Amino acid sequence: MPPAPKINRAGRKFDQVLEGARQVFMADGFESANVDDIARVAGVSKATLYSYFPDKALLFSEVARCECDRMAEEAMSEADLAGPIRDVLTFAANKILTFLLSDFSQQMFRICLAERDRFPELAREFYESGPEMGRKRLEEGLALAVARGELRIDNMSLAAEQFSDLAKSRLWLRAILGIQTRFSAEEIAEVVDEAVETFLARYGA
Amino acid sequence: MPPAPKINRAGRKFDQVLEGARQVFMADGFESANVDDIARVAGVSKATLYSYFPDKALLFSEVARCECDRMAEEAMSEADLAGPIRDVLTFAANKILTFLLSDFSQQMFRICLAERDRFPELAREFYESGPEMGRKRLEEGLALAVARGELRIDNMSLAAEQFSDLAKSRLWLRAILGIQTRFSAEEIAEVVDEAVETFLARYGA
DNA sequence: CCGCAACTGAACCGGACAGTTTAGAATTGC
DNA sequence: GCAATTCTAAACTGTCCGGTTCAGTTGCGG
Repeated sequence: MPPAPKINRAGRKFDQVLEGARQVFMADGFESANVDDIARVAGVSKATLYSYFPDKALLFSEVARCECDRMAEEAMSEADLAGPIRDVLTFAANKILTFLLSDFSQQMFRICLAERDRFPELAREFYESGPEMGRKRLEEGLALAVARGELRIDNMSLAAEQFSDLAKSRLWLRAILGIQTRFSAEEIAEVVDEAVETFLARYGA
Repeated sequence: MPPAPKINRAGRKFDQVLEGARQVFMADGFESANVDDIARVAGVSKATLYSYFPDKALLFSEVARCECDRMAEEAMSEADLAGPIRDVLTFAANKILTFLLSDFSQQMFRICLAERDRFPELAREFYESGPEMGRKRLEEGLALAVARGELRIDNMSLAAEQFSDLAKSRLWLRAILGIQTRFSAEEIAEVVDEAVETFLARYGA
């Protein structure tokens, strides 16, 4: 039978290892992360680490899976869908943009992209827990507004994608490439307002 | 005086080396690329390679710089700015999207992002030769249409960014994450048409 | 207080890889 | 056609790092 290399979760310091790995992997990615560093940060010996996880790759996968779950929770977090559609959209655009500019989101994207070929399922998990989850959530909100007669939308899924893309105009690309690291409230408000304006021009009833 | 490590361009096989390096770096990125591979692909001995370039990093920088220049040419390529604005925009959106989905563009983005910390100036060069150059070019076209009275635009630069972002809705993210690798003409046409529609709803005169 | 399982720390192995060296073969220029 | 320059092939060095080993320590249940 195949050896079925698995994770041994029993042991006092399992969580320490996972947390140390999370810190190091999120900071350095898979390739550049050093197992000795992980053990040191986790406050654990290398031998202990390897008694839990058969190799670096599986440790990374486990960490990445957990972080995708965290992201999914964030993406599904409740938003206020009542009130005039303009306010709801402004709030949503703000939330989307703020999240996309956060360190966590940026690091996740960079890591998933860098390890796309080594861990293809990670890229998919990222896509589904992040952008896809967010889009579905957004579609719900849009559907409500359509039902209330505030919006008119034929292609719901594409409309939702257009909205997120508008919401991150200019800033996201600059952030991910490290061109710009701090963003003023004014810059954000400008992009958000213009996104809402453009979206409503097209889909407002 | 500082050692000033420089590139020695004299020698029969300089171009071979550069071309081999281009192929390998564009396929593997900086970290994963192997200097022995580069020498082999270039059809040159390792010693020869190191007689031209002091180290791997400088060879990479040189290749990356050249590729950014290639990208800038593409971004500045002429487009037909005459005719009704809807046709011009449709053509532009098609061009933007097709380019952003190309292997070349995707690899450049992945590499610049992966090496963002090691080569910060590369990310900036990429941004300026690609997205920024494209935006400026697009702004020229939009300005013409505004002058002709076909569009009404306050915030020109943000409008241009919105247009490119709309043009890559849904597909670019799926492509870069490797979720989807082939795109039908229908998928592309749908995104393009909806991008034009949304843009015109907001900015059409 | 004993025994056992988990953990430690440090040394160690082996493979990968950037960069160097050298002895000699091929090209080129004159 | 000869000498200087350029290039080759392959072995070699030093370093980094994933993973293993092992002799010894710690701490907990009985």
